[in-house]
Formats: sequence, structure tokens, C-alpha cells
Amino acid sequence: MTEGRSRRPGPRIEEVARVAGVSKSTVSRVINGEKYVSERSRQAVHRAIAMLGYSPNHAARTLAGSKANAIALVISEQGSRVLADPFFAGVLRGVHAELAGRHVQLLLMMNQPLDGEDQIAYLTGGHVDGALVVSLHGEDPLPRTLHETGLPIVVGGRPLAGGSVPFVDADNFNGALGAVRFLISLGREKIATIAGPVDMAVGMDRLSGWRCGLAEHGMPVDLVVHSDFTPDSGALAMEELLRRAPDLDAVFVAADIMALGALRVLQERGYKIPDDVAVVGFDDSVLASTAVPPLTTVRQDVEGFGRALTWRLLAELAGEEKLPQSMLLPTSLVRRSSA
Amino acid sequence: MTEGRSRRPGPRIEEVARVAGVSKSTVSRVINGEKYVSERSRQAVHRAIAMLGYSPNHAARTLAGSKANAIALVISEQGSRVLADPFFAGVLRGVHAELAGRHVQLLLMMNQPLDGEDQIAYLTGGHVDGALVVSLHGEDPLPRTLHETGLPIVVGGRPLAGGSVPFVDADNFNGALGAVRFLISLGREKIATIAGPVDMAVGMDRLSGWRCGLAEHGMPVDLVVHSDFTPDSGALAMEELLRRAPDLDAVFVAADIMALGALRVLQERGYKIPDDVAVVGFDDSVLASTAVPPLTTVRQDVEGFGRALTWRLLAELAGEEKLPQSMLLPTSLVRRSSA
DNA sequence: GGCGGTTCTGGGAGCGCTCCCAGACGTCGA
DNA sequence: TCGACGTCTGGGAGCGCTCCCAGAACCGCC
Repeated sequence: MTEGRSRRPGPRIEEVARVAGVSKSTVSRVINGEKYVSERSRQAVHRAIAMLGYSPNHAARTLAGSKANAIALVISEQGSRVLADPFFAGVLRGVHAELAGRHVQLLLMMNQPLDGEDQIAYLTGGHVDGALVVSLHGEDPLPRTLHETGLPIVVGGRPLAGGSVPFVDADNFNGALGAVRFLISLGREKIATIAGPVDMAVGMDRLSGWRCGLAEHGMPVDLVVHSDFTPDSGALAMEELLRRAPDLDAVFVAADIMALGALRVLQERGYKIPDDVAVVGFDDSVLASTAVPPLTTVRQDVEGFGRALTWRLLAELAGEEKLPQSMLLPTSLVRRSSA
Repeated sequence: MTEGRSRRPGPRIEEVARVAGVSKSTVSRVINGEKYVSERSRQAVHRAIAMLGYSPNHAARTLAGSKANAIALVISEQGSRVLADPFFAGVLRGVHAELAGRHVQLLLMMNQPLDGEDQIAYLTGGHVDGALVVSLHGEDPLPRTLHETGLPIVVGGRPLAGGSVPFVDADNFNGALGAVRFLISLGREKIATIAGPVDMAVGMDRLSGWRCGLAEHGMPVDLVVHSDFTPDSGALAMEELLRRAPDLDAVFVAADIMALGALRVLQERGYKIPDDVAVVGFDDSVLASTAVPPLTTVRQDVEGFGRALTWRLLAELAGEEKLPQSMLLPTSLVRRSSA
């Protein structure tokens, strides 16, 4: 009367089959939603599953089957940590929401200094069916590398080194364009911008929107200073702009976090906001509403971002045809006191 | 010459064994760091693994073995989302760092409105070996429920409905105490506090620290207003405090995010900071350094928080004895301009 | 009646590991 | 010299599923 090695709790597929009066093949078919199962069997199986409280063993399904029933969320961090942070939680929430109810595990991976090779080996080693790659640094080779291995991936944020990698991004261009049009509608005539770094798509797209908005009205597009998504660099950029054009009357700042630095400099120099200078940020992060004065900014829906990312990947894994190669999510202007 | 069903890429343990000139049992022993393997075999196996680029199949290990080789990170969100966000990315980074190199998968779970039962069933169903539960709401029953099922867990943030659940927390009490002592050393004599909600341990511990610091010097501890970790409620609380004591000369605010609201109110009323009123926050989030004026605050190491959480769980899973039931992580005062 | 097709079913091999067992070596004390 | 014990090793069953195969049952249609 020996006890075998300790087993996981709960019933096996065999028992479901016995209770339902069918074979385990049929139970498996029902679980996986295959066709060629009679309505009678299907119902019997469902009843048995409910009765026994059966839940399939993930490891066994993965081992036996040809898919891993898991996707990875890869956070590819190349500096730019500050921008990533507020983003992060929201995206994750969206991903999770979209995954709810499906039997797909979410694995988390972050770029450790050491990995690189290891990470790629792991991802392409059959442990996951696909990956969500959130990479804010535009020239990050990871998305492309992964895509070339044939692993289905969706990138969050337009990759600069793109190729034909499917991606989801906020509509940064139109967000910026809208912000500039709004400033112009306010009667502003000398509109500067604090742009992001040139190697990040998010920065370049917002800059293009600003340029386009000014060009529409034949206004000059020379008041640009690039910065790096930190408050201090935003402050420095603002100083530079004021040196070049002390009489500017509006600034479009490509990120709320930089706008904070800019606000501080403007206030120190005695500019009234928004009377003397109107300021518009981007992101509508928590920083925007707590700024003094509260920041008018372009809102992007980070949770929707996560959901879109996930939806696109799952659709591809499900073998759906004619999926959009990329998706741009709408942005909207949130008006507060700074413009 | 038929091709079998498509298999995952990469070598199997059998091949490693062949190349190393040992049996697969021995390879398994090496991978799992068991004793009773000669140095010679161990090295041979390591060489073979490196040569072949072998990485063990997670599903197979889980299926065959008695453990899942995965832990869950459960984010139990009961409102208080705002506080969670900045925290979140940092903690995750720490968790991931601590997990690096071990063959343990990190599964992410968030409290969806629907789950509850499902989530508990999943966690206790053998899919994970243990769980990290980050729960900021002190009376959340989840930690206790999970602990009672026997699943090893570690809670991030002291649970109010504690029992004997192992937890890791920042030393909120001493952080607050230090902040108050600092304000007293500055010669402040009327020190108020904007405290967190009474149902969150993080709020209560910081409040106790403030109380203790004042009591040490025989100062009154009546200037308390509770708030809920949002900027607006911080502003409201500040107004209330000023109504009760227009001549206060210092405020200890239990979170940076509330301090922003308080700063705004003080400035609107014409108080000079720090000359008229010194303000000290808590968390040292990104908000603190971008505030105007930059906020003196109590820093907690969120990444270390994640690491400690993970270390404690893995140690327990490894069967280590005499582990501390709880851990408090040090905090430190970061001096900026607001005090 | 025969024959091709579609729908449904059960049997059983095998996914890649871990862990138990049996056994081959030592090494040491009686 | 002999066991007892600690160290090291390989063989092989079996974890709980999926998926291939073979075949039964039923449908028309010539």
C-alpha cells in the first residue's frame, strides 16, 4: 500500500471522461473547442467538468501540444526609464484585461544587462507563442531580431528600425498637430517646441506634428530644442528657447515630465502662464494634473494601448487573416489651465 | 520517411547527456544543483550545455516534477491605483532582478473585478509554487486567504488583517519619525501632518512615526487630517489644517502625491516654502524632484522592495529555516528645498 | 447495393523531463 | 576481513495531456 509520489490536487481528464461517459479524446476536443463533437457529448463533458471542478493542467497541455499557451511581455529598457514608468502600469493593466478568461499565461521579461542572447533563446525556444515588446527606444534591434526569427510579435511604440514589424502606437503625430492647431486658435504666434530625442519615434512623430501644424499656417518652424524626457533637460531646453526667442508666446512640450521643468524656468523668469506663454504637454500623466498651473496636455489611453497590443497578438495567433499591420490609437487634448 | 509532428526547436536533455558522456539523470542533477555529482561530471555537463545552447523545457519539468517552477506576482488593487503606479515599475524591476538566472517564471496576475474565486483556485491549483502579493489596501483578505491554503506567500506592505503572514515593508514608522525629528531640528514648533487613510497600514505607520517624534519633545499631536493619497484630497486636507492652525510652520505629508496638493494650497495662500511652512513628503517618487519647490521627502527603495520580497519567497521555497517572519527596509531623508 | 464522403469516436504513442530504485564504487571502524 | 555507510551513477516509469490513426456510423448519389 505505498503512496506514489505526491500529485497535484484535482481531477484528471480521465475522470472527466469517465463521468461524462466518453473517451478522453472527446473531452480534449471539447476543451479545445474543436468541431466534430456531437452536441450530446459536448454537454455531457461540460456537465462533468463543472461537477468535478476540473481545470486542465497547463504544463501537460503545453508539453503535449504544439503551442505554449503563454505569451511574453518584454520590456526593453534602454535608458529612458522615466518615460516608461507611468506608462507601464497602465499598459500592463490593459494587457491583463484583454487576456482575462483565455487560458493564456502572461510571462514577464525585462532586459537585464546580462541577458540579450539568453532572452532571445528563451523566447524563440518554444516557451511562448508570441511576444509583446514594449520598446521606447526607437532603434532597439530586439523587435526586429525577434520578428525575423518568425516568432509572432507586436511592438508597442513605432520602431524606427522597423522593417515590417507589426506595431501599435499612439497617434503622436495627430496629437501634436491638434495641440499646435489649438495654440494657433488661441491666437498664439510664436510657438516653440521642446522635442524628444531624435532616436525615438515617439519624439520624432510629435515633432512632425508640431512642424506640420505650423507649416499649415505658414509659420516658421525653427524654434526647436531637443531634450531627453527628464525634467532637468526640459528646463535646460526652455532656457535655450528663451535665449533664442524671449518673446515666444507658446511652447509645445513633447512630454509632461519635461513640461514640468519648462514651467519652472518660465515662472522663475517671471513669465505668466498662460497669459505670457501657453504651455501644452503630452501624455496626460499624473504629473499633468498636479502641476502648477495644471497642465493642458495631449492624452493617450495607456490601458487601451495594452489592450490593443494584446488583441493584435492574439488575433494573429488565432490565425486571423488580413490583420492591420499597424494600429494608431487616437489621442485627445485635455484642457487645463496652462493653455 | 515521414516527419513526425512538429517539435520545438533546440536540443533535449538526452543530447546533452550524450555529449557530456553521462546519463540524463546526471544532467538533471546538475541542472537542479543537487549534490552527489562529481566535479568531473558537473563540468562536463556545463560544457555540453554551453556548447549546445541547451535550455530546459519548462513544461516538461513542471509536469514531471513536484514543483511548478513559477511564482505569481499578484497585484491586489482595491482602488488606491494612484499610489500603486509609481511603485509598480520599480517593484517589478526588483523582482525581476532577483529572479535572474534562476529558472523560475514570473506570472502576472491582477485583481480583475470578476475573478476572486478563480484566482484563488488558480494559485492553489499547483500552477505556481508561491506568490508575491502586493496589496496596498491593508484589510484586503486575499493575503490571509492565500496563506491559509498553505501556499507560500510574501506580502508587500504590512497587512492589517495580518495574522502571521510573512511580509516585507518599508520602515514607514522610522521614516516618519526621522522626518519629524528633522523638522524639529530645524526649529519648527507647530508641526502638522496629512496622514493616509486609517485602513491602510502604510498610512497608520507613518502617522505613528509622526506622533512619536512629536511626543519625544512633548509637543502636541492634534494637528492631523486624514486623506486618501490623491493630490486633491491633499489640498483639501491642507485647507483644513490651515483653518485649524493658520500659524503652523511645518507639515509632514504621508505621500509625495498628496504633498503636491498641499504645496499648491500653501502657495495660493501666500505662504513661503520653506520659510513660513516647511513641507516634507514621503516616497521620493518622481513627483518629489519635479515639484516646485523640489520636495524634501523620505525615500524608500522600491527596487529593493521587490528584491526583498522575491528573496524571501525563494528562500522559503528552498526550504530555508529560521527566516525572518517579516522584513522592514530602511528609509532615508532626501533633503531638497521644501524643508 | 456499392461507393465516396462527412461526422463522430476511442485507443494509444509520445511530448521532455524528474524522481525512484538498484547498484557500483569508494572509505572507515570494528 | 567484513559489514555499514556515504558518494556517485544509469535505467526507466510516468507526469497529464494532445494529436495521429483507424474505424464506426450515417449520409446521399449513382
